[in-house]
Amino acid sequence: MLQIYNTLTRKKEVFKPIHEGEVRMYVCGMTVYDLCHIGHARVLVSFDVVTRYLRAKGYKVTYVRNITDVDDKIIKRANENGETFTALTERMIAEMHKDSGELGVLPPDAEPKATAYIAEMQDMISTLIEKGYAYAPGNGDVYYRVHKFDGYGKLSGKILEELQAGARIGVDEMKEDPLDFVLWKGAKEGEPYWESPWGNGRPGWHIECSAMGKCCLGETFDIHGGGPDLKFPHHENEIAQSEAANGKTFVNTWMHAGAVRVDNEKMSKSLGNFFTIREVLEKYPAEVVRYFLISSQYRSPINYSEDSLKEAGVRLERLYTALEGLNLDGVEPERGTSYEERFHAAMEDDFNTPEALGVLFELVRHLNKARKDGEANAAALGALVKELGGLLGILQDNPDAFLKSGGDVDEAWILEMIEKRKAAKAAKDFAEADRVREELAAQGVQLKDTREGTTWQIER
RNA sequence: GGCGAGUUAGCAAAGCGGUUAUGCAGUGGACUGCAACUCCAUAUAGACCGGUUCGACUCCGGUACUCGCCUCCA
Repeated sequence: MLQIYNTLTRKKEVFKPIHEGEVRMYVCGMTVYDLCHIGHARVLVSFDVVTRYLRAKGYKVTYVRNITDVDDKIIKRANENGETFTALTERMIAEMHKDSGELGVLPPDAEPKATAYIAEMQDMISTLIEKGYAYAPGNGDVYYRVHKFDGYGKLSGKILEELQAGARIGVDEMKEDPLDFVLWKGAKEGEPYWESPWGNGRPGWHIECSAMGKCCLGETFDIHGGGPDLKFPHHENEIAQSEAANGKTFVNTWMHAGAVRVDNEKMSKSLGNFFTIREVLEKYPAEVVRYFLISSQYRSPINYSEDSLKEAGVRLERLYTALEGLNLDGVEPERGTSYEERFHAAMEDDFNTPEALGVLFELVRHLNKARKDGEANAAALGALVKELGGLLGILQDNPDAFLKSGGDVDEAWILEMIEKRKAAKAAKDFAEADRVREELAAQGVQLKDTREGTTWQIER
């Protein structure tokens, strides 16, 4: 029985999709004006695990992850670069796809861009105006009348009166109330624009998700996810827009990933303390980065550090080492073990990946012991390790390839050295054998003697 | 100030009202020519103060501290 923590109700709930056997999920994606950082990676990987697991449970999942391809930051950056905003966004979308692919994130079923849904957004804005939830004061902007919507604050736990205190109205704005937010933004000189009943302009940020969610998944859908900082105001505003316009519950289950921190502070663009996925991938294998991201529960904050990445590498290495040399082709996974059962129990408890990994390590110890009793049972256990790892998006690489990766050493030379050591050992010249091993170790190559001979890997 | 989350062994990170989380690191041992891998054993926990209970890391209350949101941010 799958349970998911719902931000809206602040508790774990038994998950029950609207249509039996189907899950419709929308996750807020990227604003494409720069490279993705590790915080983005966490959202990508967390919801990738959710998708993989739901599919493994037999649900037909429709996963939509939008792209914000027009907004103030994009326009600003494009101007700084002296390029059109579309040139910038196209480039960044390609970079994002590259990064997410490296991290083993499966592509979503749909990836709608804001600029492709301008008409739908305008329709929704018109509806909101008709119903009295929005107004166009005549300066080219359209605003949402926050006080008109009863449920405002229900997701983030905000109280209107308290929000009021800090709210301000910008100089060019004509809001009735400081809390009102923009649905349509009149274009200034030189800015990209679309024609509209309220003048040339572009959509506000929040309306795109309301419009695209409706178009891609319907007026009410099962899961809406995103990063921790989107809870307010973004998701709160989405609820206000969609529920006012459609007159229906927007989303049943709201899921938010935890923040990625650096030195115990949130990693964010505004603090400037972020690491891009790109730069982290230069130092660590992508699967290690992914392992790091799933090594704590998706809602917990996670601290980015060299140490934690290093440890993720060592841990993943242990898992791969267990699979090393096993021929899993066509091998049916061992069924009926408590490991499999406990792994699923962990995942069904709000996608508890650290606990699931704990079970995987116990299974691996069992497998390592089973190897001594012959290949057959070990392979079946290995197939189970690989199957369960697949639900997390790890352990699908060739173990040998993983263990040998990350070094910059000529394999022919290594094999030559191994032969040299073998000869020295045969001649009982252990000093020479050790010298050869140390020479390899100096290059990061670690030798492992097995019954079948000597293998090697790159030391982490 | 308002709202929310958290504080677990050297480090990371889970579950659980009574019985080993798990991984890394440490210690002892097996294996090995010696190592590595692997296996076995083992020490080190539950911020603080109260309460409930036969029994609390786990439930309740309070205190301290940390973090997040309240402004663009995944």
